[in-house]
Amino acid sequence: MKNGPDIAQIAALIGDPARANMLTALMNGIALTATELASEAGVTVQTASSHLSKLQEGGLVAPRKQGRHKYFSLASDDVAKVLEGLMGLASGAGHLRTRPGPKDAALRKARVCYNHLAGEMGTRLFESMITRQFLRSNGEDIELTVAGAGFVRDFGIDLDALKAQRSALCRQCLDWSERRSHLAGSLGRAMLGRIEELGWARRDRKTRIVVFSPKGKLHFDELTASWPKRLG
Amino acid sequence: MKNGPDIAQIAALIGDPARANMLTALMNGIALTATELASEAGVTVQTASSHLSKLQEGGLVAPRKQGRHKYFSLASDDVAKVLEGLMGLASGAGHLRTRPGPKDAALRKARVCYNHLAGEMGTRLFESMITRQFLRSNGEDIELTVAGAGFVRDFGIDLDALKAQRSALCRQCLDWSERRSHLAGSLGRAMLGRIEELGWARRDRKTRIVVFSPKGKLHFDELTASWPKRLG
DNA sequence: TGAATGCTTCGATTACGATCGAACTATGAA
DNA sequence: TTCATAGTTCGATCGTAATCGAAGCATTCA
Repeated sequence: MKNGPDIAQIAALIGDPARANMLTALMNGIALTATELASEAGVTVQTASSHLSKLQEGGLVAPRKQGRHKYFSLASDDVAKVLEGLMGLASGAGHLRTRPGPKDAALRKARVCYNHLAGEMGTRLFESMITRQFLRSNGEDIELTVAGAGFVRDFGIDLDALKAQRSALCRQCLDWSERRSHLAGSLGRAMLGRIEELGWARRDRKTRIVVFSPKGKLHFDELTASWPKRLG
Repeated sequence: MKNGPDIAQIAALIGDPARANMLTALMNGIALTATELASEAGVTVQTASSHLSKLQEGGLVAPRKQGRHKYFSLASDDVAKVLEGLMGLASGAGHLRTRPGPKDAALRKARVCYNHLAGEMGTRLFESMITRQFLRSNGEDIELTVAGAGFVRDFGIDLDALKAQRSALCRQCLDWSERRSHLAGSLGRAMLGRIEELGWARRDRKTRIVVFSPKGKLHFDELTASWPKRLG
């Protein structure tokens, strides 16, 4: 008699105003932190935390821990599709919200993320290394290819020393402002260190901004070009 | 700050277990009465009535009053699509339920609905008249075409007398067992009267069953054939 | 190490809504 | 008319879940 399909559970999950606000905030595909989502929903972080764990439990959002931050995004396209449909039923009042980001343009350009390069230039480096097959990504894990090892060594990094460490070599890190991945892990730290060592850039300890010199910027552009000189 | 999209309201509507059961019961496209939906949801009729008015208010279901019955169906395909999506998110556990109907096979075959023909034969007559463009349906209203007027007069009905009455000539009636429309209104009543008059069938006042004679059945089949003899 | 930040857990409060009994209306049947 | 059935409205009860303050972890930064 009571062979209930659990559609009610999922719908009830979406049915709370706070959670619905969070989900709609995630509809543009950008990952948001728990605190940001709390502000989107207009509730305290405690309440938001409770909601987010329920949404996660229900398979509607997927978390991605990033140091002391926790980024949430919609779990799948199917979730987005259902939300879109619900918006349609709610008579097409599909509001979109403001998207946050660092206030300072310099921070957005290049900054230190813990100890590696982040911001626009950080994601550019990462994506360049993916495009040129120096890094291979399978799901969440990242591994350095043979070609990538050569690239890193050519850049002047002691890869063997890094590998000897117990911490992970490569890790992807969800970028704060770009909302895309950049390179973290011990290799990411080493890359930034080498960039400083070469005098391409210096980091402002106070503001976390990474300031590239004009010459360093040129070198970096060349380093991250999709087709480096020797090939083109 | 609080520009809430009303997706939460809709989702909360679906999010109640009782209402979700009702909606899933309606997913097969068959209209159900309030009492049937109450039993589907496992609640009393009072509770069901409250739920149904909310669902109607939210635009998820559409009612259709039929004498002392009130049939509900999903308001649109969009609603069904969203429900389908939610079922998908709820890990594909899309249970379907039993569909009710009159217990007696004879009742299902042909019966009196107030004073016109209902059941399988009633819907067949109606659909035949639609197919042959004797009736034209615009939304809820039904009108008799010129060709239809000829068909009705040929059948031996005094159409002018019917038109003189103040009650509606043509009306569609949601069939109890077939869950599709059949012809009601004064024309529907006249059609059944003529069928009895011709000796094709007689109505059992006790059980509401309409019993066709073998010869009457043949005549009726011919009457409702998509391509009557003179055309084929 | 200690200070600051991001997030979680716990506990108590509070408010909303689902539920049903009882009474009422409407339609159909006898 | 009277009875039966379908559905609605009202009122009271009761549970559950959303909310936030306070305290507790975890992580980063100096």
